[in-house]
Amino acid sequence: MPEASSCLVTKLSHYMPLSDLDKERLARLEKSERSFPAGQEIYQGGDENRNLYVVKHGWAFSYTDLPDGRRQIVKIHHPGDIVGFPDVALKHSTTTLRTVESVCLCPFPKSSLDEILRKSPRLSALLISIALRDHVVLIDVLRAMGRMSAQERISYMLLDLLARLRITNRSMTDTFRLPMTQSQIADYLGLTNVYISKTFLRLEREGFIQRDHDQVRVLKEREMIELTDFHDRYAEMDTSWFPQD
Amino acid sequence: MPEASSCLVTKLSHYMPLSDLDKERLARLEKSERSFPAGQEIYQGGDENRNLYVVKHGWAFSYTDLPDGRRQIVKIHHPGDIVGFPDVALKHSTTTLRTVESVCLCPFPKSSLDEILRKSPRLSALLISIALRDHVVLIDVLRAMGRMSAQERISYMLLDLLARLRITNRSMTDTFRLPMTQSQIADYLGLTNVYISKTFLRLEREGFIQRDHDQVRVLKEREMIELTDFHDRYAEMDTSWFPQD
DNA sequence: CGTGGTCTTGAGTTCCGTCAACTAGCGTGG
DNA sequence: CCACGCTAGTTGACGGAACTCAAGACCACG
Repeated sequence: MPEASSCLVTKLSHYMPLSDLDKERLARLEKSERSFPAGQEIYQGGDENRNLYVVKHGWAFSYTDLPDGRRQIVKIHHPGDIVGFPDVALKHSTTTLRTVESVCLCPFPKSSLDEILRKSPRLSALLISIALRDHVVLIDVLRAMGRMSAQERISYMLLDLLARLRITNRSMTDTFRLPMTQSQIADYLGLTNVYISKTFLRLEREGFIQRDHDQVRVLKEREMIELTDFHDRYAEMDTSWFPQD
Repeated sequence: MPEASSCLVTKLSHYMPLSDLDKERLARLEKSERSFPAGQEIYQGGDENRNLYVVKHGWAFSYTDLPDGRRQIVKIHHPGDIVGFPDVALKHSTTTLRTVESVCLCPFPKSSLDEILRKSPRLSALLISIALRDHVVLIDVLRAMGRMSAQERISYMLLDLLARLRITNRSMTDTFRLPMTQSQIADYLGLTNVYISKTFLRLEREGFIQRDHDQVRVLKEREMIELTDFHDRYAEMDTSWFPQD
């Protein structure tokens, strides 16, 4: 019983037209699904690396802790994302996966990926491109962490979320839901919850954003792009080199 | 006129035995070579993304600048590394490549990579694994930048370099050559040259390291591994899923 | 023997962290 | 329905790690 369209198919279709066969292969990844409540850990760093996951709905994130408890969130996962790709080359997971809110995930074994890699060169090229794109995005995050102030980092994060969410929701303009707590945002940006709070208030006071509960509205997108030298890595990719199946 | 063994072949052989055909394919990547003096830019961020490069000898690094000049070095390249992999999914380069010292590079077109991807599944799996491994390493760097003190960051960097250099130089113990300036190290670790200097002196004073010109000796590797919760991502990879050609 | 780049040193500053108290919202249960 | 407890967010005082600026030392090299 295939749904009208999965988030994964929507997201991938944004970059290239998918054949029915491709869609069928992707649907197989979403065959089984499981729901989890908010704040649940799905797997832990060091666990044997069995499954990957497609996010069906809800937000989640991957993080690592230092032994003394300092935490770094390394990736925020949205519906349509594939979770765990960077770890497939390793025997054990390097990060812990945790839900932000109520989440539905589709686990699938590594071997399903193998099958796609062997049988569908064009779809493989797309999946690899997305993994590489995520690598480039991580480089952008690294730049933000290494060289940007708190205000710039938050601005960068909001712009990045906007760009990502626009891929699956074309009608979205300047407002979106940010279900993460300020402590989680702090762990993502390498700051503290207290300083996140103060910087959000400052951004609001200076007219960059508005907030209402978990809704965020970006008012000065242009200025914030300028401020952070932001580049949208999501809108387009180079598919010109993709093989024809 | 193939050399006895290239760095690239040495590095890849560490993870799986290479067939003569594989070695021949890799040798093709190193067919043409060019030398560059220290401090030279090879390509710039935004340039059209034509070639990849194999590093033959010498160190180089990739970086991005903010418009006001703040710099973040995102990857240090050693002999045997392939430079530019994360960018293949994009039309334009996202980073600038610069030599640390006198360097010899082998440029090769994207299309050579295509050929390997199409014709050699096993070698493809290895190259993809290395790209994913580099992604995991970047996550480690992100954690260091987000959550570690200057002392911990430098320790992490030294351990990472040790682990990487040991792959190609099995006889290496605790001493290696670090040709980067302290300003470059600062741009890599998200600090300033002044603070790098002070922190290096402190590490020396506290008996963690010794320095002599550009030679660094790591004296308390065990403690530094503990301090930074360091994981060697280079020593082994999961090759169990690789296809047999 | 000058010259330019790298490293070191010190004084003063700042951004962000720590700690702790307080407020607001929300679900639970008596 | 209100007391309660819990979590998230805000606020303020204070502290400290890392930055800035500037001067000086130490090379390597022409």
